[in-house]
Amino acid sequence: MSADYLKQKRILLVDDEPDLLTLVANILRQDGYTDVRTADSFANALHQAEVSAPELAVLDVMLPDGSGFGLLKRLRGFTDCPVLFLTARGEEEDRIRGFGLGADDYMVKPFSPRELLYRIAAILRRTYRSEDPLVELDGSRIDFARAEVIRDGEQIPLTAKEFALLSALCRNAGRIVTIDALCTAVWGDNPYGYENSLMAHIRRIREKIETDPSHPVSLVTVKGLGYKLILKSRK
Amino acid sequence: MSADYLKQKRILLVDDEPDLLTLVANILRQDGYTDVRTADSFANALHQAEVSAPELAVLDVMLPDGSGFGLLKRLRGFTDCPVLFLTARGEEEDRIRGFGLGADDYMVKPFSPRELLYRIAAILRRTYRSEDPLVELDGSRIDFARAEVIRDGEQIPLTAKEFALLSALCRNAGRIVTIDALCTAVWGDNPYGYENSLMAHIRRIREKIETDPSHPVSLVTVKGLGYKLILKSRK
DNA sequence: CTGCTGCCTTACATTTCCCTTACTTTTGCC
DNA sequence: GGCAAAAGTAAGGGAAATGTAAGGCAGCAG
Repeated sequence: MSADYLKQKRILLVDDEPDLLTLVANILRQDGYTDVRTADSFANALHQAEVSAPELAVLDVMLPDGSGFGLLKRLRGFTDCPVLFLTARGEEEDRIRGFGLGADDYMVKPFSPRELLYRIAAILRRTYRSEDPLVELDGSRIDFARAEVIRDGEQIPLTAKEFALLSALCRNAGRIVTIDALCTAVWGDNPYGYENSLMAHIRRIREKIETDPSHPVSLVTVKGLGYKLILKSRK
Repeated sequence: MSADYLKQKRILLVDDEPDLLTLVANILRQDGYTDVRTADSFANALHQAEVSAPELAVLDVMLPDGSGFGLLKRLRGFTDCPVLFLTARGEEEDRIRGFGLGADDYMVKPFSPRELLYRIAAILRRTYRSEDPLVELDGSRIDFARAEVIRDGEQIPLTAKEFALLSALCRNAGRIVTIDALCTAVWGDNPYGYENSLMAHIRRIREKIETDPSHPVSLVTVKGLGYKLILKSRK
C-alpha cells in the first residue's frame, strides 16, 4: 500500500473568487485528493473548519469579510493544521507576516497548477510523514506499518499469518475474498488443506479487531463464498 | 473478474473533423473499448450525451456550432462524467480554462494514439477504480464483487446459490436460460431433481431484485423454456 | 365445465458450512 | 536445547442456507 493516505487528508480551500475556488478544487481532485472542501468567506471558512477539522488549509489573504491572517489566528484557536497562503501581491511584507503567524508556505497569484500541487504534496508529506496509514474499521484501526491493531487505545500486535490475511482482505476491502484466494495469499503455492487453519486465524483476527468476535461487523463471512472486510462507513 | 469492465465504459467522442473522429473511434475500439459513440457538433454531442449517458467524454475545444467549454458546461447540467479536452492550440489559457471547468485531462493536437489511449485508461482507472462493475436491472443493481443487490440504496446480501444462479443468468443476459442449464450451473454434475429447489431460489432472488416479486420484470419466466434476465433498457 | 399442465408461493424440514474450543505441533528466539 | 508464541488440527454444536412438499392459481384443451 502506497503513501496514498496523504491524498485522503481533509483540505480546506478559502478564496472569495468562485472561479479560482472551483479551479483549484478541481485541480486537487484531479490529482487524487478525495476530501477537498471550499469556503468563500471568512465566516464560512471558520464554520467549515470547525465542522470538518481540516488537515491542510489553503487561505487567500484577501477575503470580503476579513483577512486570511485574521482567519489563521482564529483557526489556531482549535487546530494546528498546516496552512498555505495565496496572495495577489508578492510583497515581502505579506510573506513575512504570513510566516510569522506560522504559515507553512506561500504562493503568489497567478500560480501554475503544477506548482501548487507540488507544494501541497510537500507540506502534507512534511507534516504527516511520520504517521502510518491507518485502515479504519468499525471498532478498531489497523496499522500495517507496525503490524498492529489499535482498539480502545490499546496496541495489539499482529502475527505474520494474521498480517498476510488482513493484507489480502484489505486489498479487496468491501469485496468478497474466497477461501481459496486467502489460502493462496497466506500459504502460496500449496494452499490446500489449510481451510481449517484459516478459520482459526480468522477467529484470532476477530478477537483482535472486533468488539464482539462472535458477532463480527468488520470481518464478516459470506457463507459459501468467502470473507469480506468492511471498512468504517464514513458519514 | 478482471478490471476489463473499464473497457465497457460508454465513451463519447466529439470533434467536427469526420476523419479524426473515425480514426480515434477506431483506435479506441481496437484497444478493446466496446461502447464508443461519436458526434460531430455541439448539438449532436448534447443529444448523444442525453441519450447515452457517457462515462467519459472526449471533447474538441473547437466546434462548428459552439465551443467544447460551452458543451462541458451543458453536460455538467446532468452528468459528472470525466472529460478530456482536445485542442489545436497548446495555450496555457485554454488549459486553465478547461481545468477550471472540471476537465480531467487535456491533449494538444496532433497527439499520438498511444498517448491518448494511455490517458483515457488513466482517467477511467482513476474515476472508476474503487467501483465494482454493476449489472443494472430495472429496479436494482447487482454487485457481484460484493455479492450484493443494491435497491433503493439498500445493500441486500446474496447467498451462494443465488450468486451462482444470477451469474449464470447474467452471463446470458437477455437470452433464455433453460432449467437444465441453470441446474447444471448450480449443482454441477448431478443436476437432476432440483427443479423445485431452483424455483425456490428464483423466488428468493426475485424478492431481492424485483420491486414486485410476484410480477417480475427483470427475472422473467418463459413458460416451457426457462428463465431470462432482462437488463435495464438504456434509452 | 373439468381436468391438466406448469409454475408460484409458503411454511417447514434438513443440511451444510462455519464457529468455537481445546489441544497438539511447529517455529523461532534466547 | 528449551521455552514461549504462533500455527495447525480436530470435533461437537448451531444457525443460516438450502431443499422439500403441498396447496394455489392461471391458462388451455377437450
